[in-house]
Amino acid sequence: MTTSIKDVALLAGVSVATVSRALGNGPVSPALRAKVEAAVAQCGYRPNLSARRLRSQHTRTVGLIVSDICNPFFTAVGRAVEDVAYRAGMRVILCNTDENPDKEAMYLRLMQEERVSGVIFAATRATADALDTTELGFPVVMIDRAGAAARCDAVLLDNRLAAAQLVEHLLERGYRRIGGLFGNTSSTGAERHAGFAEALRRAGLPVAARFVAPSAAAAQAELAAWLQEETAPEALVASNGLLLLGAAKAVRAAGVAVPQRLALAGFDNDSWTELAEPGMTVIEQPVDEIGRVAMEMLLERLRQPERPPRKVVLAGRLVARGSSRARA
Amino acid sequence: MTTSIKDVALLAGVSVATVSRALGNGPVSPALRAKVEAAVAQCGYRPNLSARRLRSQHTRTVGLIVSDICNPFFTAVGRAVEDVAYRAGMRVILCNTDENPDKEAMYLRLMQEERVSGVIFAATRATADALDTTELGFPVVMIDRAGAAARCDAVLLDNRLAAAQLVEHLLERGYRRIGGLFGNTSSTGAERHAGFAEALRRAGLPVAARFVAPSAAAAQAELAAWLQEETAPEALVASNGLLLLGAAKAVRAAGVAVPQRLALAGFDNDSWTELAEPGMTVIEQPVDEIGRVAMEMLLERLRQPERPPRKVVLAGRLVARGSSRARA
DNA sequence: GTGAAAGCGCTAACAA
DNA sequence: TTGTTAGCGCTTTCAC
Repeated sequence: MTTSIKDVALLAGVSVATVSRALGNGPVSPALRAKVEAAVAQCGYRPNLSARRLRSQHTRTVGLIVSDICNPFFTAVGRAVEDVAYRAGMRVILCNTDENPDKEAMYLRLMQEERVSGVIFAATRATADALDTTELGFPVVMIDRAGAAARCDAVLLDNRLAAAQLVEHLLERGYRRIGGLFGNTSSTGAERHAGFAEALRRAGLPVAARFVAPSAAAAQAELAAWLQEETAPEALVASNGLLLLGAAKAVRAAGVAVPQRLALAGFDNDSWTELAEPGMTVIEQPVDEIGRVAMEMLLERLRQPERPPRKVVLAGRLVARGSSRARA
Repeated sequence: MTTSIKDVALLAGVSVATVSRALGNGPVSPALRAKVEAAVAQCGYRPNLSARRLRSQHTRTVGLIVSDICNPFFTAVGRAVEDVAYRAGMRVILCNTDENPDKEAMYLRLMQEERVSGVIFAATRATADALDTTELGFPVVMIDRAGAAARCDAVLLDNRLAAAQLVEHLLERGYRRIGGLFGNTSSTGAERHAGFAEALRRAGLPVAARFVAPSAAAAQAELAAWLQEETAPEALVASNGLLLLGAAKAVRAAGVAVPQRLALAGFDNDSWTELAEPGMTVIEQPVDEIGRVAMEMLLERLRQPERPPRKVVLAGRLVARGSSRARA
């Protein structure tokens, strides 16, 4: 039995309504407010958020649903989201789906049960395409990946452009047989593949792409096998930080010289990419901005529910390092 | 206005009590249970968790309070915690303190307001020493760091031993002027420093240790300066993954040869440590086990509130790599 | 096995 | 400005 607002009221000699108002920012005379504060301090009162949320019908809580909390991209985005949310007096619930559509559905249901104010969602391709966000009962801002038909707010990277940039960079440096490794669950992977393929076609070059599960281990295994084949590429684009990590591990394990026998380039300027030898050429995503803008868009939407949906497309930045050094 | 248990009851032609029982696992006849399920499906009913928690007086929620969600150590621990929690039908709220005692206090208060069942907490040294966990109203399991006087459950690494192991490894490989970089906010840093110092003293060697803010940037700056001094060490121990990362960056920026001019060793087998050139020698922590055991201990404590507090001390594993190759 | 009714702790009308 | 009162949606006695 913890102390409730009633105990505080009794102790302060006022009504519960006055306590409630003093704790929120209702109109209360300074004298009573002081009394209430003293009583609160004396009995160590803590408001019950469940009761408050139930009664007030708003939770001041947003959900952040991502596919992999161990991916530095998402942790960085998460921090930015939390930052903005916190400043706006909102709490954030972090949910991890492992790129599993069942878990996504489960968490979406949970968010409904929590009666969250809104959700920021990095969905798998399957869910992004199928999801009807209007049925959920709360606004959704998609990040990183957006469904083809998604009629909701989103903040995205210009993935096609970024992937094309990577290819053009490799072409400039003299590489021709360029392969690609893409995640098979996200629309991000699909879009990056599209940009990759376009750029190669423009150059009149063949498109050699492979799709793998979005983990370093899967990428490592795939590339290890690929390197054994006759079609092994002389440069490789990996469609996210985890895949690039896997590729780097495969290359290291096979003793392949980078970039002499295989040049490497990918996405996400994770800290290891700078430290690896040679350093990895990557597209850096504006992670902070993605998180910040997503949360701000959600706040906007909460304020104006009828505003037309908006997509914000951010550009990546090419960071050229030794792994794509010009060909001798 | 969302649909409530009343609507379901009306639609199913039963009382709200029956709906509640059917949704939980109370005793309900199969016939009525089927009716209820049909009604739930028909009107898309979702129970309101705030109401449920308020009424039932238990939240099935635990808080996980860590100092830095971007640190791979904590994300890995977090996943393990969530895994066990989820299997036990519990939710976890993740809180990020930035090693800031004010934020820690704030989140602790928030956990009280949420009426969480319990908390898993990686506290700063200041908080770990001062905190009276009996006053909180919920059980706490400390991880990674435990207060000197903390009379509560904890799961820890044997930090002194691990740090000493690192020192002995470096001694064996022929290094003598061994420096150390330790975090200045965590008891972990302090314990690792103790083990480090002991091992050096046993060997009759001087102890050169520096304490820095627990970020890669701080470590990088500190080591960059240190390398300029006459007292620059010939081998360096960094007390966690972030500090080691900073050290590696400083070394890279200064063009210092590893391990010829400076050998490197540290904590946390983060993925980059394997990929860096040379690979980093580290103490690998059993991250999964730390998270799993912590959550299991919390569950135990919830079942038996009066059980005497227990500390579980886990051992680290030395992973030797090129950064501490034997001296020529 | 089922329903009626009480009430968890709080906020928001409405009166005063 | 302050107090009284009525619920928010649910679970849990307590009767039947």
